[in-house]
Amino acid sequence: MAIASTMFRERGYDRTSLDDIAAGLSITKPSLYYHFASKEEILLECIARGYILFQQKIADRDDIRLPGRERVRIFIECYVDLLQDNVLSMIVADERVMSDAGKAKSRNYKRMLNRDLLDRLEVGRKDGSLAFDDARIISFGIFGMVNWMTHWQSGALQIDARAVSDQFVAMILDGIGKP
Amino acid sequence: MAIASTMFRERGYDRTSLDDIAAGLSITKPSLYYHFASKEEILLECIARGYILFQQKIADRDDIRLPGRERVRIFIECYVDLLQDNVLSMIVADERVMSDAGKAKSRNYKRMLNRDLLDRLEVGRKDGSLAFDDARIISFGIFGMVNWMTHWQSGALQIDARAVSDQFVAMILDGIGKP
DNA sequence: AATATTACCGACCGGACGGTAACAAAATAT
DNA sequence: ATATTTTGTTACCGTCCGGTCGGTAATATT
Repeated sequence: MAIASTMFRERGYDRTSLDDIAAGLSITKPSLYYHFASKEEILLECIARGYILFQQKIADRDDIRLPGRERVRIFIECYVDLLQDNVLSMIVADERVMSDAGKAKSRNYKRMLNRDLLDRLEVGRKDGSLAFDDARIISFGIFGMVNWMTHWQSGALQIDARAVSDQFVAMILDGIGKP
Repeated sequence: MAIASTMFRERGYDRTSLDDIAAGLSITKPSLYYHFASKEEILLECIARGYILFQQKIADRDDIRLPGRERVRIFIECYVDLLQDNVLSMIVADERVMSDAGKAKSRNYKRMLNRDLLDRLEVGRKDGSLAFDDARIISFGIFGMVNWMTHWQSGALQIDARAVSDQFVAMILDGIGKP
Protein backbone atom coordinates (compact mmCIF):
# COMPACT_ATOMS: atom_id res chain seq x y z
CA MET A 1 0.00 0.00 0.00
CA ALA A 2 2.75 2.38 0.97
CA ILE A 3 4.59 1.08 -2.08
CA ALA A 4 1.70 1.86 -4.37
CA SER A 5 1.48 5.29 -2.81
CA THR A 6 5.12 6.00 -3.51
CA MET A 7 4.88 4.69 -7.06
CA PHE A 8 1.83 6.79 -7.80
CA ARG A 9 3.67 9.84 -6.57
CA GLU A 10 6.83 9.07 -8.48
CA ARG A 11 5.47 7.92 -11.81
CA GLY A 12 1.92 9.21 -11.71
CA TYR A 13 -1.22 7.13 -11.46
CA ASP A 14 -1.67 6.50 -15.17
CA ARG A 15 1.89 5.49 -15.73
CA THR A 16 1.99 3.10 -12.81
CA SER A 17 0.71 -0.21 -14.10
CA LEU A 18 -0.77 -2.87 -11.88
CA ASP A 19 2.13 -5.06 -12.92
CA ASP A 20 4.48 -2.40 -11.58
CA ILE A 21 2.73 -2.34 -8.24
CA ALA A 22 2.54 -6.10 -8.10
CA ALA A 23 6.23 -6.37 -8.92
CA GLY A 24 7.01 -3.91 -6.15
CA LEU A 25 5.18 -6.23 -3.80
CA SER A 26 6.84 -9.32 -5.30
CA ILE A 27 3.52 -10.77 -6.31
CA THR A 28 1.58 -10.83 -9.57
CA LYS A 29 -1.25 -8.78 -10.87
CA PRO A 30 -4.03 -11.34 -10.38
CA SER A 31 -2.97 -11.57 -6.80
CA LEU A 32 -3.53 -7.85 -6.43
CA TYR A 33 -7.05 -8.46 -7.58
CA TYR A 34 -7.55 -10.78 -4.68
CA HIS A 35 -6.97 -7.87 -2.31
CA PHE A 36 -8.46 -5.04 -4.32
CA ALA A 37 -11.35 -4.81 -6.70
CA SER A 38 -9.72 -2.40 -9.11
CA LYS A 39 -6.85 -0.05 -9.67
CA GLU A 40 -9.04 2.79 -8.56
CA GLU A 41 -9.69 1.09 -5.25
CA ILE A 42 -5.95 0.97 -4.63
CA LEU A 43 -5.71 4.65 -5.33
CA LEU A 44 -8.62 5.46 -3.04
CA GLU A 45 -7.05 3.42 -0.29
CA CYS A 46 -3.82 5.38 -0.75
CA ILE A 47 -5.74 8.62 -0.56
CA ALA A 48 -7.52 7.56 2.59
CA ARG A 49 -4.29 6.52 4.26
CA GLY A 50 -2.66 9.79 3.35
CA TYR A 51 -5.50 11.71 4.85
CA ILE A 52 -5.37 9.72 8.06
CA LEU A 53 -1.64 10.28 8.33
CA PHE A 54 -2.16 13.97 7.94
CA GLN A 55 -4.84 14.00 10.58
CA GLN A 56 -2.57 12.21 13.01
CA LYS A 57 0.35 14.47 12.29
CA ILE A 58 -1.58 17.64 12.75
CA ALA A 59 -3.45 16.39 15.82
CA ASP A 60 -0.09 15.99 17.52
CA ARG A 61 0.82 19.62 17.09
CA ASP A 62 -2.47 21.42 17.00
CA ASP A 63 -3.77 23.54 19.84
CA ILE A 64 -7.16 25.10 19.57
CA ARG A 65 -6.21 27.95 21.89
CA LEU A 66 -3.54 29.25 19.52
CA PRO A 67 -4.33 32.24 17.32
CA GLY A 68 -5.45 31.49 13.76
CA ARG A 69 -2.18 32.71 12.38
CA GLU A 70 -0.27 30.02 14.27
CA ARG A 71 -2.81 27.37 13.43
CA VAL A 72 -2.38 28.13 9.76
CA ARG A 73 1.35 27.86 10.21
CA ILE A 74 0.98 24.45 11.81
CA PHE A 75 -1.24 23.28 8.98
CA ILE A 76 1.25 24.31 6.34
CA GLU A 77 4.20 22.81 8.16
CA CYS A 78 2.48 19.46 8.58
CA TYR A 79 1.35 19.47 4.99
CA VAL A 80 4.81 20.19 3.62
CA ASP A 81 6.24 17.51 5.86
CA LEU A 82 3.86 14.88 4.59
CA LEU A 83 4.47 15.82 0.98
CA GLN A 84 8.18 15.39 1.47
CA ASP A 85 7.53 11.92 2.82
CA ASN A 86 5.84 10.79 -0.34
CA VAL A 87 2.42 10.26 1.09
CA LEU A 88 -0.77 12.10 0.07
CA SER A 89 -1.72 10.41 -3.20
CA MET A 90 -4.69 12.75 -3.18
CA ILE A 91 -2.64 15.31 -5.02
CA VAL A 92 -1.59 12.95 -7.77
CA ALA A 93 -5.06 11.53 -8.24
CA ASP A 94 -6.55 12.98 -11.36
CA GLU A 95 -10.30 12.94 -10.95
CA ARG A 96 -10.75 12.80 -14.68
CA VAL A 97 -9.81 9.12 -14.79
CA MET A 98 -11.94 8.12 -11.85
CA SER A 99 -15.42 6.69 -11.68
CA ASP A 100 -18.15 8.92 -10.35
CA ALA A 101 -18.12 7.11 -7.03
CA GLY A 102 -14.35 7.35 -6.74
CA LYS A 103 -14.40 10.97 -7.78
CA ALA A 104 -16.88 11.70 -5.03
CA LYS A 105 -14.74 10.00 -2.41
CA SER A 106 -11.58 11.71 -3.57
CA ARG A 107 -13.29 15.08 -3.63
CA ASN A 108 -14.56 14.50 -0.17
CA TYR A 109 -11.07 14.10 1.24
CA LYS A 110 -9.94 17.21 -0.58
CA ARG A 111 -12.97 19.05 0.70
CA MET A 112 -12.23 18.07 4.28
CA LEU A 113 -8.65 19.21 3.96
CA ASN A 114 -9.74 22.47 2.41
CA ARG A 115 -12.35 22.99 5.09
CA ASP A 116 -9.74 22.51 7.78
CA LEU A 117 -7.54 25.22 6.30
CA LEU A 118 -10.50 27.52 5.66
CA ASP A 119 -11.56 27.18 9.29
CA ARG A 120 -8.11 28.10 10.49
CA LEU A 121 -8.11 31.11 8.21
CA GLU A 122 -11.46 32.27 9.54
CA VAL A 123 -10.31 31.81 13.11
CA GLY A 124 -7.39 34.08 12.30
CA ARG A 125 -9.62 36.63 10.69
CA LYS A 126 -11.84 36.71 13.77
CA ASP A 127 -9.07 36.90 16.35
CA GLY A 128 -7.36 39.59 14.30
CA SER A 129 -4.17 37.71 13.62
CA LEU A 130 -4.96 37.42 9.90
CA ALA A 131 -6.43 39.68 7.25
CA PHE A 132 -7.44 38.81 3.72
CA ASP A 133 -10.26 39.14 1.26
CA ASP A 134 -11.53 35.79 -0.03
CA ALA A 135 -10.53 32.81 2.10
CA ARG A 136 -11.17 30.37 -0.74
CA ILE A 137 -8.64 32.02 -3.00
CA ILE A 138 -6.09 32.20 -0.21
CA SER A 139 -6.66 28.55 0.59
CA PHE A 140 -6.30 27.52 -3.05
CA GLY A 141 -3.16 29.57 -3.27
CA ILE A 142 -1.63 27.89 -0.26
CA PHE A 143 -2.53 24.41 -1.45
CA GLY A 144 -1.22 25.15 -4.90
CA MET A 145 2.05 26.42 -3.58
CA VAL A 146 2.61 23.31 -1.54
CA ASN A 147 1.05 20.76 -3.87
CA TRP A 148 3.21 21.92 -6.73
CA MET A 149 6.20 20.64 -4.82
CA THR A 150 5.35 17.26 -6.31
CA HIS A 151 6.43 18.70 -9.64
CA TRP A 152 9.83 19.79 -8.42
CA GLN A 153 11.06 16.24 -8.56
CA SER A 154 14.62 15.54 -9.53
CA GLY A 155 16.91 18.49 -9.71
CA ALA A 156 15.64 21.41 -7.72
CA LEU A 157 14.45 19.93 -4.49
CA GLN A 158 17.83 19.62 -2.89
CA ILE A 159 16.29 21.90 -0.33
CA ASP A 160 15.44 20.82 3.17
CA ALA A 161 11.74 20.48 3.96
CA ARG A 162 12.03 22.76 6.94
CA ALA A 163 13.55 25.56 4.90
CA VAL A 164 10.76 25.27 2.38
CA SER A 165 7.92 25.41 4.85
CA ASP A 166 9.60 28.21 6.80
CA GLN A 167 9.87 30.39 3.75
CA PHE A 168 6.45 29.49 2.43
CA VAL A 169 4.97 30.42 5.78
CA ALA A 170 6.98 33.64 5.87
CA MET A 171 5.76 34.59 2.42
CA ILE A 172 2.15 33.73 3.17
CA LEU A 173 1.99 35.48 6.51
CA ASP A 174 4.26 38.47 6.04
CA GLY A 175 4.62 38.73 2.29
CA ILE A 176 7.80 39.53 0.46
CA GLY A 177 7.06 43.22 -0.07
CA LYS A 178 8.70 45.88 2.03
CA PRO A 179 6.49 48.70 3.29
CA MET B 1 -2.27 23.84 -32.66
CA ALA B 2 -4.33 26.02 -30.37
CA ILE B 3 -6.82 23.15 -30.32
CA ALA B 4 -4.18 20.67 -29.25
CA SER B 5 -3.08 23.10 -26.59
CA THR B 6 -6.57 23.39 -25.18
CA MET B 7 -7.11 19.64 -25.28
CA PHE B 8 -3.83 18.96 -23.50
CA ARG B 9 -4.83 21.39 -20.81
CA GLU B 10 -8.34 20.01 -20.44
CA ARG B 11 -7.72 16.29 -20.60
CA GLY B 12 -4.02 16.04 -19.94
CA TYR B 13 -1.34 15.04 -22.42
CA ASP B 14 -1.57 11.30 -21.86
CA ARG B 15 -5.31 11.18 -22.12
CA THR B 16 -5.45 13.21 -25.29
CA SER B 17 -5.03 10.78 -28.15
CA LEU B 18 -3.83 11.76 -31.57
CA ASP B 19 -7.24 10.72 -32.87
CA ASP B 20 -8.79 13.24 -30.50
CA ILE B 21 -6.59 16.02 -31.77
CA ALA B 22 -7.14 15.01 -35.37
CA ALA B 23 -10.90 14.90 -34.83
CA GLY B 24 -10.76 18.36 -33.30
CA LEU B 25 -9.11 19.54 -36.51
CA SER B 26 -11.55 17.58 -38.68
CA ILE B 27 -8.79 15.52 -40.20
CA THR B 28 -7.44 12.07 -39.49
CA LYS B 29 -4.49 10.89 -37.48
CA PRO B 30 -2.13 10.01 -40.34
CA SER B 31 -2.69 13.48 -41.68
CA LEU B 32 -1.35 14.84 -38.44
CA TYR B 33 1.79 12.91 -39.15
CA TYR B 34 2.26 14.87 -42.30
CA HIS B 35 2.61 18.03 -40.26
CA PHE B 36 4.31 16.67 -37.17
CA ALA B 37 6.81 13.94 -36.61
CA SER B 38 5.35 12.70 -33.34
CA LYS B 39 2.95 13.45 -30.54
CA GLU B 40 5.80 14.87 -28.55
CA GLU B 41 6.58 17.33 -31.31
CA ILE B 42 3.02 18.63 -31.11
CA LEU B 43 3.41 19.11 -27.39
CA LEU B 44 6.71 20.90 -27.79
CA GLU B 45 5.18 23.19 -30.37
CA CYS B 46 2.38 23.98 -27.94
CA ILE B 47 4.89 24.72 -25.24
CA ALA B 48 6.86 27.00 -27.52
CA ARG B 49 3.76 28.91 -28.59
CA GLY B 50 2.66 29.32 -25.01
CA TYR B 51 6.02 30.74 -24.12
CA ILE B 52 5.95 33.18 -27.01
CA LEU B 53 2.47 34.33 -26.08
CA PHE B 54 3.64 34.95 -22.56
CA GLN B 55 6.61 36.93 -23.78
CA GLN B 56 4.39 39.09 -25.94
CA LYS B 57 1.89 39.65 -23.19
CA ILE B 58 4.45 40.68 -20.64
CA ALA B 59 6.44 42.79 -23.09
CA ASP B 60 3.33 44.91 -23.57
CA ARG B 61 3.08 45.77 -19.90
CA ASP B 62 6.61 45.60 -18.66
CA ASP B 63 8.66 48.65 -17.81
CA ILE B 64 12.24 48.21 -16.75
CA ARG B 65 12.16 51.44 -14.74
CA LEU B 66 9.51 50.14 -12.36
CA PRO B 67 10.57 48.83 -8.94
CA GLY B 68 11.01 45.05 -8.63
CA ARG B 69 7.88 44.77 -6.59
CA GLU B 70 5.77 46.07 -9.46
CA ARG B 71 7.60 44.02 -12.00
CA VAL B 72 6.85 40.89 -10.01
CA ARG B 73 3.23 41.95 -9.89
CA ILE B 74 3.14 42.33 -13.64
CA PHE B 75 4.68 38.91 -14.09
CA ILE B 76 2.08 37.26 -11.92
CA GLU B 77 -0.82 39.07 -13.52
CA CYS B 78 0.27 38.12 -17.02
CA TYR B 79 0.86 34.55 -15.97
CA VAL B 80 -2.55 34.17 -14.36
CA ASP B 81 -4.15 35.73 -17.42
CA LEU B 82 -2.51 33.29 -19.77
CA LEU B 83 -3.42 30.33 -17.64
CA GLN B 84 -7.04 31.36 -17.66
CA ASP B 85 -6.90 31.47 -21.43
CA ASN B 86 -5.90 27.86 -21.69
CA VAL B 87 -2.48 28.36 -23.14
CA LEU B 88 0.80 27.33 -21.50
CA SER B 89 0.96 23.61 -22.14
CA MET B 90 4.29 23.72 -20.39
CA ILE B 91 2.54 23.17 -17.12
CA VAL B 92 0.67 20.11 -18.25
CA ALA B 93 3.70 18.56 -19.89
CA ASP B 94 5.00 15.78 -17.72
CA GLU B 95 8.66 15.42 -18.43
CA ARG B 96 8.53 11.79 -17.41
CA VAL B 97 6.90 10.79 -20.69
CA MET B 98 9.20 12.81 -22.87
CA SER B 99 12.32 11.85 -24.76
CA ASP B 100 15.59 13.23 -23.49
CA ALA B 101 15.67 15.80 -26.27
CA GLY B 102 12.11 16.89 -25.59
CA LYS B 103 12.72 16.99 -21.88
CA ALA B 104 15.66 19.28 -22.44
CA LYS B 105 13.63 21.64 -24.59
CA SER B 106 10.74 21.69 -22.18
CA ARG B 107 13.04 22.31 -19.25
CA ASN B 108 14.64 25.11 -21.13
CA TYR B 109 11.38 27.00 -21.46
CA LYS B 110 10.63 26.46 -17.81
CA ARG B 111 14.10 27.61 -16.92
CA MET B 112 13.69 30.79 -18.92
CA LEU B 113 10.40 31.56 -17.25
CA ASN B 114 11.86 30.87 -13.86
CA ARG B 115 14.86 33.01 -14.61
CA ASP B 116 12.63 35.89 -15.60
CA LEU B 117 10.79 35.78 -12.28
CA LEU B 118 14.03 35.29 -10.34
CA ASP B 119 15.50 38.36 -12.01
CA ARG B 120 12.48 40.44 -11.06
CA LEU B 121 12.76 39.23 -7.50
CA GLU B 122 16.41 40.17 -7.34
CA VAL B 123 15.71 43.58 -8.78
CA GLY B 124 13.19 44.09 -6.00
CA ARG B 125 15.64 42.94 -3.39
CA LYS B 126 18.23 45.40 -4.65
CA ASP B 127 15.94 48.39 -4.95
CA GLY B 128 14.53 47.66 -1.52
CA SER B 129 10.96 47.03 -2.62
CA LEU B 130 11.16 43.34 -1.76
CA ALA B 131 12.66 41.27 1.04
CA PHE B 132 12.97 37.52 1.26
CA ASP B 133 15.44 34.76 2.01
CA ASP B 134 15.84 32.30 -0.87
CA ALA B 135 14.58 33.58 -4.22
CA ARG B 136 14.34 30.07 -5.63
CA ILE B 137 11.89 28.95 -2.99
CA ILE B 138 9.83 32.11 -3.41
CA SER B 139 9.79 31.62 -7.14
CA PHE B 140 8.75 27.99 -6.85
CA GLY B 141 6.05 29.03 -4.42
CA ILE B 142 4.65 31.62 -6.78
CA PHE B 143 4.70 29.27 -9.76
CA GLY B 144 3.08 26.54 -7.73
CA MET B 145 0.33 28.78 -6.54
CA VAL B 146 -0.53 29.87 -10.05
CA ASN B 147 0.17 26.62 -11.86
CA TRP B 148 -2.10 24.73 -9.53
CA MET B 149 -4.99 26.70 -10.94
CA THR B 150 -5.02 24.12 -13.72
CA HIS B 151 -6.23 21.64 -11.11
CA TRP B 152 -9.16 23.75 -10.01
CA GLN B 153 -11.06 22.77 -13.10
CA SER B 154 -14.81 22.33 -12.93
CA GLY B 155 -16.49 23.53 -9.82
CA ALA B 156 -14.39 25.99 -7.95
CA LEU B 157 -13.09 28.33 -10.61
CA GLN B 158 -16.22 30.40 -10.93
CA ILE B 159 -13.92 33.18 -9.84
CA ASP B 160 -12.83 35.96 -12.12
CA ALA B 161 -9.20 35.89 -13.23
CA ARG B 162 -8.62 39.42 -12.07
CA ALA B 163 -9.83 38.67 -8.55
CA VAL B 164 -7.52 35.69 -8.38
CA SER B 165 -4.40 37.48 -9.46
CA ASP B 166 -5.20 40.49 -7.28
CA GLN B 167 -5.46 38.36 -4.19
CA PHE B 168 -2.52 36.20 -5.07
CA VAL B 169 -0.42 39.29 -5.52
CA ALA B 170 -1.74 40.75 -2.27
CA MET B 171 -0.83 37.58 -0.41
CA ILE B 172 2.60 37.32 -1.96
CA LEU B 173 3.55 40.94 -1.47
CA ASP B 174 1.88 41.86 1.79
CA GLY B 175 1.05 38.51 3.34
CA ILE B 176 -2.15 37.66 5.15
CA GLY B 177 -0.79 38.15 8.66
CA LYS B 178 -1.58 41.24 10.68
CA PRO B 179 1.28 42.84 12.60
C1' DA C 1 -9.34 -37.34 6.86
C1' DA C 2 -12.34 -34.12 4.58
C1' DT C 3 -13.48 -29.48 3.68
C1' DA C 4 -13.14 -24.56 3.39
C1' DT C 5 -10.64 -20.45 3.16
C1' DT C 6 -6.66 -17.63 2.09
C1' DA C 7 -3.28 -16.13 -1.00
C1' DC C 8 -1.28 -16.65 -5.01
C1' DC C 9 -0.03 -17.76 -10.27
C1' DG C 10 0.23 -18.41 -15.72
C1' DA C 11 -2.21 -17.45 -19.60
C1' DC C 12 -5.18 -14.86 -21.86
C1' DC C 13 -8.83 -11.12 -23.61
C1' DG C 14 -10.38 -6.81 -25.52
C1' DG C 15 -9.57 -2.31 -26.25
C1' DA C 16 -6.82 1.81 -26.83
C1' DC C 17 -3.00 4.14 -28.51
C1' DG C 18 1.24 5.76 -31.11
C1' DG C 19 2.85 5.10 -35.32
C1' DT C 20 3.29 3.33 -40.41
C1' DA C 21 2.47 1.79 -45.31
C1' DA C 22 0.05 2.35 -49.38
C1' DC C 23 -2.79 4.88 -51.82
C1' DA C 24 -6.05 9.00 -53.46
C1' DA C 25 -7.42 13.67 -54.23
C1' DA C 26 -6.49 18.70 -54.37
C1' DA C 27 -3.43 22.40 -55.41
C1' DT C 28 0.30 24.25 -57.91
C1' DA C 29 3.88 24.63 -61.36
C1' DT C 30 5.35 23.96 -65.93
C1' DA D 1 -2.98 19.48 -70.36
C1' DT D 2 0.44 17.19 -67.68
C1' DA D 3 3.56 16.41 -63.96
C1' DT D 4 4.49 17.15 -59.32
C1' DT D 5 4.04 18.45 -54.76
C1' DT D 6 0.91 19.03 -50.87
C1' DT D 7 -2.45 17.23 -47.97
C1' DG D 8 -5.39 13.87 -47.03
C1' DT D 9 -7.40 8.89 -46.38
C1' DT D 10 -8.20 3.74 -45.27
C1' DA D 11 -6.40 -0.04 -43.25
C1' DC D 12 -3.27 -2.00 -40.40
C1' DC D 13 0.71 -3.29 -36.82
C1' DG D 14 2.85 -3.88 -32.29
C1' DT D 15 2.51 -2.89 -27.69
C1' DC D 16 0.78 -1.96 -23.33
C1' DC D 17 -2.64 -2.20 -19.87
C1' DG D 18 -6.75 -3.12 -16.87
C1' DG D 19 -9.05 -6.91 -15.90
C1' DT D 20 -10.56 -12.05 -15.98
C1' DC D 21 -10.40 -17.25 -15.93
C1' DG D 22 -9.15 -21.47 -14.27
C1' DG D 23 -6.29 -23.55 -11.37
C1' DT D 24 -2.93 -24.51 -7.24
C1' DA D 25 -0.41 -24.68 -2.98
C1' DA D 26 -0.77 -23.85 1.94
C1' DT D 27 -3.20 -23.09 6.08
C1' DA D 28 -7.13 -23.40 9.13
C1' DT D 29 -11.61 -25.60 10.50
C1' DT D 30 -14.51 -29.42 11.46
